[in-house]
Amino acid sequence: MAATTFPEIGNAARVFHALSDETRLEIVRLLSHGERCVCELQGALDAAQSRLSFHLKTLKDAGVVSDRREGRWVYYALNRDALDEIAGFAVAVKPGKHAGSCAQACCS
Amino acid sequence: MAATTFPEIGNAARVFHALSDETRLEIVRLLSHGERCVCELQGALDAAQSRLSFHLKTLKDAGVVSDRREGRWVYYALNRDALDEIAGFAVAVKPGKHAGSCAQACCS
DNA sequence: TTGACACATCAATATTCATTGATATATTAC
DNA sequence: GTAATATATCAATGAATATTGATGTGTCAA
Repeated sequence: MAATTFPEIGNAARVFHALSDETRLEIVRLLSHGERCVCELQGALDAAQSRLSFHLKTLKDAGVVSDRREGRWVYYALNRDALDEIAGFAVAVKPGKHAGSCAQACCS
Repeated sequence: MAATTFPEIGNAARVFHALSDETRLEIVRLLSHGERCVCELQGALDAAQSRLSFHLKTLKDAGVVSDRREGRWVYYALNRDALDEIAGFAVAVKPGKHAGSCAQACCS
């Protein structure tokens, strides 16, 4: 069964996984106000530096954020595409979207 | 650490976690066409019954699906509220939403 | 060039999660 | 009643993940 109409499931799973942790959601929330460097996030979240770095890497690998070095600092920002993918998923899956057109008998 | 303005972060994390697995996303995709009983999903996904049951429980605990018994069968269906929460999150977090109003100096 | 700062990475540990196979429960048919 | 079907739950195992503390790397300033 091909998943043609769907945003690639593997990628969606990766994005959702990145958002499945409270620390990372807090990071996303902070970044929704604009880009931030790691030390700012560190102050706001009261989290150990290596811990934060780990979560930022997770978010970055999933494409949820991007980073940009400026001198000594690295600034992280939300990636609009990933957020669009999430919203698109929610819409594609909304019940009623296909309603009527594809009822299926149960297996016995 | 107060997360006042956001859709409760803990709940969002739970929903995202439920969607962070490919098997569960396939289930969601199938349910987007309408409610299905477990055995139907089993056939479509070629997954062991206990495995499917585990994933369905995960989805249900997160509020992504609801179930309904009918005789011998249990039918699962998508829960619109959870999908709305996801879409709402994507919107609330969209960069530019707060732009300008809340720049912050870096930590040093 | 030395030292301080911002950040990433690594190694070790603990925790959480997914999968499997076995068993339990409920419903229906005979 | 017994047997068969649909589903849930449990126990054991292995894999993936998060956290911590230590160390490495690049950048800047004195």
